[in-house]
Amino acid sequence: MTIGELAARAGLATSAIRYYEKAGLLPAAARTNGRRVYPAEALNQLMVIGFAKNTGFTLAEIKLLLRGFPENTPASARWQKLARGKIAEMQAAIAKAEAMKELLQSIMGCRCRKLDQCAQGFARRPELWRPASNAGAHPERRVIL
Amino acid sequence: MTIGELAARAGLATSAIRYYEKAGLLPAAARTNGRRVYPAEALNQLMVIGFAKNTGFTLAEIKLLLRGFPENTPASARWQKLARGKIAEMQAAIAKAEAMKELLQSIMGCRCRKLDQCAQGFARRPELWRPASNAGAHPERRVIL
DNA sequence: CTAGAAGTTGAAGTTAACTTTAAGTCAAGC
DNA sequence: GCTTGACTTAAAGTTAACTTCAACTTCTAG
Repeated sequence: MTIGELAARAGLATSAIRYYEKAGLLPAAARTNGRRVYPAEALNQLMVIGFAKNTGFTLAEIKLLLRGFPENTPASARWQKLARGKIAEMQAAIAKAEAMKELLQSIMGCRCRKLDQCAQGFARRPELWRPASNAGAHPERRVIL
Repeated sequence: MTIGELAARAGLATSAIRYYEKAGLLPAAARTNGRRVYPAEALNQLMVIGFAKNTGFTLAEIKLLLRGFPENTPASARWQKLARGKIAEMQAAIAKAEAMKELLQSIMGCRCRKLDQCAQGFARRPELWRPASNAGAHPERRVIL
């Protein structure tokens, strides 16, 4: 299979596959005259990667799933070790999103004429406007949706 | 108020305040000998920005909230216009996170020995592993948590 | 045989929201 | 008078997950 065929079957761009290889998620493909040639097995690996991505794993975490255990570690054990924390992350994300939604619904009932007046209302509740504990650096990396 | 005092009161870094000014979220502060001097009003603006950030607005959206309406548009109307869509985004994020959590729980029950076997199971369900519609470019921007 | 499609590599670009750094100005305390 | 701390600007760095570009090489179809 060429990289183009593999990409089409996986629903990815060829550049993504090359990127995964360089990132160590995929084993370096065999080359024929310099071009990558893939065995059918490669699609399986991309399906696992795709599933993990869809369930919120970062590429770094997926690399752990794939190569962060002793060679003979069963797949079930790998998933259990990693999915556990990810489920907790999801619950936290759900709770946070619900809290944000409630705040949004409450601000929808605002009757202020100037935003300055809203601020007056916020003044006594720093938790409403202070950076939510995490803020500080580059954009928060937890991505959903 | 100096930029340092304002930053302390708002719980921000001074660099963030300068960044907001350059981004047009804050009006350019008056200068005395080149240094920024802020009126008390400035803290109110930072509280509004902080609240909006905490409810999931990007800086671009906050700029809309602040300067994307005719000068005399009441705050209440601004919030209603913008919070409506954001609430929908939150609901979508919640639904997505819940779906991901369920997938994670199901994979926790996996009994496969090799990840390759998991892939076999995925094979007939492309929706499990195909990039979730959105995938393609740079990291998805919707940030929660 | 030759054009055009597809592949190769390495480097640079993309986004968001800031931070960090460099190089210099200004102010306050001792 | 001098050190120290706060401030200024512009430019570059950060992160993730790729994409895009440049400059070539190699298949494939006609």
